[in-house]
Amino acid sequence: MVRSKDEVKPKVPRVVQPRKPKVFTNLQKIEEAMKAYKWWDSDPLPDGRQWLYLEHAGLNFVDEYQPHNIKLIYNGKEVALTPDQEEVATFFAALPEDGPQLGNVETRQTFIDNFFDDWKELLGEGHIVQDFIKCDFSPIKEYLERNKVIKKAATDSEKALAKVNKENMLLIYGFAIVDGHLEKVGNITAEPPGLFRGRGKHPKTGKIKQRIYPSTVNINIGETCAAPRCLIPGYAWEGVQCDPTVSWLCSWKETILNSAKYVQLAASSSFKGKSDMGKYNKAMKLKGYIGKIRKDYTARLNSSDPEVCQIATCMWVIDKLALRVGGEKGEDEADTVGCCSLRREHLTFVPTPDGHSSTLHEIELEFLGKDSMLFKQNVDFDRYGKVGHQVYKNLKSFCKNKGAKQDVFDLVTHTILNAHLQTVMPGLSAKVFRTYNASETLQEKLPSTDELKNLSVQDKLAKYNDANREVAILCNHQRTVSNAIMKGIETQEARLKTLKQQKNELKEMRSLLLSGRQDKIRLKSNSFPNELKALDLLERAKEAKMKAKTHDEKLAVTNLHEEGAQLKKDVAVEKFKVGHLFAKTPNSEDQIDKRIDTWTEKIKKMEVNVRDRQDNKEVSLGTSKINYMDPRISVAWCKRNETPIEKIFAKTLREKFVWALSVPCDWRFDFNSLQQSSLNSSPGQQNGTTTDD
DNA sequence: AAGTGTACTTAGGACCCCCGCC
DNA sequence: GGCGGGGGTCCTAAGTACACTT
Repeated sequence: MVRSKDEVKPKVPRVVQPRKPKVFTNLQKIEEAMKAYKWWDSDPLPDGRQWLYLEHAGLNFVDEYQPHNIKLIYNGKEVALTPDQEEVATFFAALPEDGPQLGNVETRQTFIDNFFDDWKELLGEGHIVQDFIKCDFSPIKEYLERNKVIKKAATDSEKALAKVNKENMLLIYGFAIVDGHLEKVGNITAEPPGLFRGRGKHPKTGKIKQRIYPSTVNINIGETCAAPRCLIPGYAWEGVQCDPTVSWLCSWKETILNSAKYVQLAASSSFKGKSDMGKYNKAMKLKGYIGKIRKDYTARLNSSDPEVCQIATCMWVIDKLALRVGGEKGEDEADTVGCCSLRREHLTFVPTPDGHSSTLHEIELEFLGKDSMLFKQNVDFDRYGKVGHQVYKNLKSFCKNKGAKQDVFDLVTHTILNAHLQTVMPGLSAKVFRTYNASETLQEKLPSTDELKNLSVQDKLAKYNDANREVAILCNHQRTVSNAIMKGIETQEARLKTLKQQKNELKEMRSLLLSGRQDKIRLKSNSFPNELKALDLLERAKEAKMKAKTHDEKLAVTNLHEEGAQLKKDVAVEKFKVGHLFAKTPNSEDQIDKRIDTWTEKIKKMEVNVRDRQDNKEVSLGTSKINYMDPRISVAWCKRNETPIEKIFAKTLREKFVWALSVPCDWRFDFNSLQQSSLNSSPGQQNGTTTDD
């Protein structure tokens, strides 16, 4: 079939193959079918009822522990452990030395003490193991490490099998029937045993979290439904009940704080959707009241009744600084605070440079909030005018003659505050202020259609993220900078430095050329001896992966691949270092200038990149997007500005916010929209929360 | 205390960019 | 010049701890 060069290839019309119909998995079929249900267009349930009919499959339990029989070394000698003891030892061995539990000097000892106390109890009296210091977990660590490496080398078919198993599990447990509709279940597996990873200085961090058995599980199900079968041999449910006023499917006892955990429907379900919609409508309602509320609490800031004055000041703090209410906490919880539980020690009155504090109205607020996240902010009360000065004065007087550990708002608890808020607006509680302020901030900070006129989608998204970031900062949503991110930024900075040096060298090259000493110009050598070696290693790893069946073979595959990948990285670094050099001596100034321009561009781009990453590394945008900003603001903004909503809400968020996706492009977060929506629909549809007055 | 909403960390997947190959 | 693979980075989704409200 050799065709001569000059033979013209005839234009044959392309054969259009009939497209094969897309084959859905059972899981996909169910998910497609579920889209038909638009709960926000359906009739509301009787008051206080979450459901009339509820049927589900209970929950999935993690498999029993499979012992590996790797010995612990104690005081230099091997120690045999029972499966139960070995399991807990393995939990500990799995913790990274530099992780948030063991890598933090503030919490390391508590974690170890709690773990060791619980473990010793399991080991029993008179056991050889008595001293944590003499325990050597390294054989178990090595075993776990080895397993990880083997898992990395899993073949495609092994991965596919795991996926199928997971999907089958979802088909069994993943869906409930609620009032004639399929609904997705949020968490289908009982939490596996492990070591409790309490955040911050949690007094119970490191304690053993026991395995859950059906005997501590309660089932909530419709009156006419059969209870799900308990599939663990020898066990029965603790109880089966029918309580249609609650939304949970199963509950079990958690062994650390002895509280309850629940199986609930997923975020995309009608239960969660209804309450989410109700939450945002309530925040819109607050927007209608906020003028009056602010006027009222401002007037009360001067009250001679100390309780009234404290409540008013609390309201200002919650409204303007977006603090949480701050409930009381128990002895066996981490010491974290919110507004009502702020102590004298969390406030520092910043003195003026000359030592007179009367002219400066600044307070440094520093405390650990929810999840032990640091809140540290200098509040400049001058910014808030006369009201600010009054709040400053109040705070100063509340702190007067108080010890470090005493409450600033000693006359206000979260219960008192919320009771007061109820009287101000029906259904109002402290957390509504955060929702309202977050949503309002987003709406205010999103640029108008005029401002976005000539921008690309990418630039519009950047503007959206800027507004999102302001909300996240307002709510103090943080993330800890992981070692990986830290390292990433450092390498970027190093690369930036290299680029700058290279630009300097290019300039030197030009002067060498101009002064006729071009023979002095350093040239690029194209020999990277390791390059071929790296490619060879990777090629061999690829071949071996196909054949690898035993653990040892898989181990070897991963090692080979990693060796090759590392070598390849090293070569890339070497290449980057000489990226600016010429292969042949340049003979014109122009040639060098061109390259200098390229490098200037590269440097500029990377500087922006590094700065962005530095600025964002500690801010978490997700929490406000998921929980605080009314999704309808984002949807309407996207529609007005021809930005695909997919770029802002990923799949699960679009599912969670289905009820919001159909708002018109001129929708606004304000009191009027609320009245509109209750005019267009029957009362009670907003989950009762906005129509209960 | 019970029940539900909010918050973080982390594993893994999607996406993007670069490079080599055709 | 287009395409595909690989690697790095960013983002998503899952998991579960923590807080608020009633």
